[in-house]
Amino acid sequence: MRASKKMTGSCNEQLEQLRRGPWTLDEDNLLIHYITCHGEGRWNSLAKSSGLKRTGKSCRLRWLNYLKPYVKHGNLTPQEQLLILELHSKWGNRWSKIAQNLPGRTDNEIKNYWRTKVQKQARHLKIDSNSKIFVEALKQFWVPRLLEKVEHSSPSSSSTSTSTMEANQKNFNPQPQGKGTLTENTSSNSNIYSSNSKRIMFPYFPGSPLQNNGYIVDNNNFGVMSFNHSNTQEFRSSDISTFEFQMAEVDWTSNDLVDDTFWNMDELWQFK
DNA sequence: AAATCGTTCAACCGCATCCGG
DNA sequence: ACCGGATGCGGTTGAACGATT
Repeated sequence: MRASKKMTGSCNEQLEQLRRGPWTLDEDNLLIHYITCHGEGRWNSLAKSSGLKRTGKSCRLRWLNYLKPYVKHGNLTPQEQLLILELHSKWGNRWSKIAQNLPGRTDNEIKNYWRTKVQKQARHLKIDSNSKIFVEALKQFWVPRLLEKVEHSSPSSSSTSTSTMEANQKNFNPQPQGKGTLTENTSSNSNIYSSNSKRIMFPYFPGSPLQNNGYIVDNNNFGVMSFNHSNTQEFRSSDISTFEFQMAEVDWTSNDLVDDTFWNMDELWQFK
């Protein structure tokens, strides 16, 4: 393994006893039992005292990313994905900071999501995931689609904008379809949280209609609580309005629509 | 059925920062 | 102020697994 190659002499002997790689059930149980009795922290001494043949770092990582109570496993919800996009726009690759705003999710999981899902799209398009054009693509397609998923999964969605979704399903329109789902943001506070609800902002997209809009989601599980139709605005294409985006073979029944569908943006190239 | 390829994600590494002595 | 150990963070790796050939 990588570490042992670098080790020599007695240090090597000592560390060769250390286990690496995937954790076994017994190791997990041992770690859980030890932390239950003694608490977490002081990872190096914990690693020695517990009898685990692991480094303190390894114990810490296993606990924080997997074993700790309330750590969520499984796919990120559309609400969580939206939050990641928004927070990444503000903070960049500050995975830990982003994770602090997604209860139960770890920095590692969010980082993996970004690399495997978001950057995958960028790679497919052969553009830099940090480039303006990719950010615009996110704005034009990903966010509206996530919003639709949020809306679709909402208990209150049936009476809000079903017609919009049906229109999309029958005849995809390259212009984003988030019509009627946003409430005007009147807050200038950069904190996305309010006392009784979360209003998620989209500073991600300068000049976009999303910039000064937010939507309200449930505090506990990110479920959409309400939409305000009295002050809705249609999405408008902004500075890339001349682009004729087209989705490639969209399967509207797929649960993984947003995750796995690539965008066909060949026509972007003539503007690059 | 076997080989190859692509994707995912748990785990590791190096470096930065924090903190107590 | 300095030092050394502990902890946190972000980038990277590689085993496992599913999809494709």
